[in-house]
Amino acid sequence: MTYATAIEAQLTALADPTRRAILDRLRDGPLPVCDLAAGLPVSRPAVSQHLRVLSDAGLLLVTPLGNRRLYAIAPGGVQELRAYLDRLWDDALAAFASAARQAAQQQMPRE
Amino acid sequence: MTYATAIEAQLTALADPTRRAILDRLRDGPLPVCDLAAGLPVSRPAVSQHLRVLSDAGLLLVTPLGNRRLYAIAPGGVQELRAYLDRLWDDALAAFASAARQAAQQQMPRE
DNA sequence: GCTTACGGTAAGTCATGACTTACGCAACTG
DNA sequence: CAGTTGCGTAAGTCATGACTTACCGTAAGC
Repeated sequence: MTYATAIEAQLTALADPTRRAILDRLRDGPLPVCDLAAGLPVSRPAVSQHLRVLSDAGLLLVTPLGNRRLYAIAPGGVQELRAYLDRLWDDALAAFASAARQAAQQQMPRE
Repeated sequence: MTYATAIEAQLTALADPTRRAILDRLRDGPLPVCDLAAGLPVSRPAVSQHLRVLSDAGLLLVTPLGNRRLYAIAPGGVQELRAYLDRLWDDALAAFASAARQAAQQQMPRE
């Protein structure tokens, strides 16, 4: 329901295969719910619920258009997630390099 | 259990707050399970299970060291995930630009 | 006005997964 | 060779979330 961070909401949203399928179908542009559900193996209400989760995570934009609602991937939605992964990546590399340096020193204490 | 793609396994692994806490504690370098569990609000077996999930997702490296097992963030583990997000990001931007262009054309068909 | 498409919400079912305690096994330590 | 430490696994409980059908608004078309 409510998540501690935006990162958590986005990761949880992306972890579901149906929701990733929805995003995949939106890669080419906005779609209404009926078109979205037509290409998915689940019912339309299920798609609505997934769209809710994706919207709450900031990954989708909704634009009401007459009778329908167009859903589109939010540009910038995954920015925070990318930044999180980049930091994790950097720290992991630094820690790995540090551990390797330390291991090398223990193997040959002096040059 | 078994996931369709490595992306799915990594996203599922990262979606859990306890597992992200484990990764956070490994940012500075490798740790054995007992040290890892000492700073977390869950039992040690729970930590072991989370470590299994993270390892299966390719996010951790294990190096047996005598009696203990050192866990470390796998350098390169999040590479696929970063690539996935980058593609999603690029496609979303392209679709957004395309939609904006189309909307502008409909608003003012000729210059 | 009435009817039909579109889509969100309610309520209920069922599977999954996060956690616990209890146990088993390997490796240091006296 | 005991006893202890470190850690994985088994078994069971409980909450969550993904899905279904049924229902209710709202906008378009006759």
